[in-house]
Amino acid sequence: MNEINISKAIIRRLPRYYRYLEELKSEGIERISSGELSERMKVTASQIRQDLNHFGGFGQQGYGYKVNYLYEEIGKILGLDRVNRLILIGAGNLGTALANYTNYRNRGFMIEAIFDRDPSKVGTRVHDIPVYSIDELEAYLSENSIDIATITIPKEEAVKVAKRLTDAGIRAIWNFAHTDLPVPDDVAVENVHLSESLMSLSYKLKNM
Amino acid sequence: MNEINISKAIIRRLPRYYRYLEELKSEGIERISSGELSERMKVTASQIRQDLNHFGGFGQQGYGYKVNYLYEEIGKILGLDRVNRLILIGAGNLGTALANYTNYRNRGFMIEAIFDRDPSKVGTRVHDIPVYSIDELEAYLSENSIDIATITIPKEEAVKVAKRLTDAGIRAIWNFAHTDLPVPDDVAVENVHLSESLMSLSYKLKNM
DNA sequence: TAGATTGTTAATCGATTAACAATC
DNA sequence: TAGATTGTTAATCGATTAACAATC
Repeated sequence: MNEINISKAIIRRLPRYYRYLEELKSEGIERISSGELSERMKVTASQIRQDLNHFGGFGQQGYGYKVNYLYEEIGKILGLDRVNRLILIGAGNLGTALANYTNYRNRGFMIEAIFDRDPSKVGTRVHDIPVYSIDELEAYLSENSIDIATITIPKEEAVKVAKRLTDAGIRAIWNFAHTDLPVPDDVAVENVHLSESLMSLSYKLKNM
Repeated sequence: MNEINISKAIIRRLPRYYRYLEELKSEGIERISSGELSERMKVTASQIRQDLNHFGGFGQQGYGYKVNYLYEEIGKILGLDRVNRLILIGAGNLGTALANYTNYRNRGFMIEAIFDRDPSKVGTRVHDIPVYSIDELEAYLSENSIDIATITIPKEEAVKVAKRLTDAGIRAIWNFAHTDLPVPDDVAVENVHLSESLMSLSYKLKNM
């Protein structure tokens, strides 16, 4: 039950457990042991039990885990039991693609607004989400309660906007810009560096 | 110089070194010590030296590393010294966004073709890249030398297409579908699970 | 109850950091 | 040469796996 000192490795695995549990649910499976889950996920049963017990005893000896209960509990740990309100900075191709990830809505994520500096985009809607001028950012944030800002603009702009966002009270940034964002310690940043991901793949391919 | 037994952690860091070296280059800095790089990157100097020495001695005692040389060498390690030819499976929003990542071209990546099953898209061009029918996939692959396939279609389709790709000889998959792809051991897969990334961010935000 | 499987401690493994001799 | 910094070995730290007592 003690959530301090949870390693990054465990946090990375939680959403994957969540995904597999969702799959089990959709298959109508109501109960699973760490051993069975281990086979499906290709990780050790030991790791599954160890990981889960950082957050509490969700299973039952001799029985295993109730799929739906465990799914719900991991959802709570991940903060999916409440709506996370998002904004997007950048209405380019990537921003547009993310705006369309409507399935996020099912999982507790809701995209509220998009900001762009291109006057021809301002005032339009992208996948039914309104596009505002980047100049209105601070005003919007002071009037709306936003949890997460997504950045999909070039790196130079990204660093500046990140500063504006954190100054305006944003405490979580989903960063797609090709740079590391210098933010205060109390701000959570999750980087999605696509070109680095592709380079890793290139390395793996070359060394297979 | 010995490239066997390189841990995944190191492979993940290599593109980040590459990115910082590119930045140093663009700033006109010609030489850097592990200590200076360590400060910029917020990792230990020890880790930098340890990581690099898995691939060879790129530095010089008492001097440090030549930025351009190290940049080129890491590029070679990552396989960026040759052109990696890509195809995209799925001409949706995300596929379109990735097609536009033209800067990949600068780094040894070249998107050659897009495949979709929507007849209204087939025959068109997305960011100047031709869109073919998914039915033509095998024929295309037998006639063109492709290194990497990018998957941006729903998970059920993704698993089937991955099978077709690997059967057709593809040895590297950049996977954006919300599932793990069962592929032969000699196939490299790099997953970009966006919803899992977002869930991790939600967790971090909640536990800040 | 007997069997199964968890929760948890202990052992192992691997990755990171520290230290320093080698050397430019 | 003297100073600086690498390359590399050794020490530490943390994460994974194994083992098993607790218990449903």
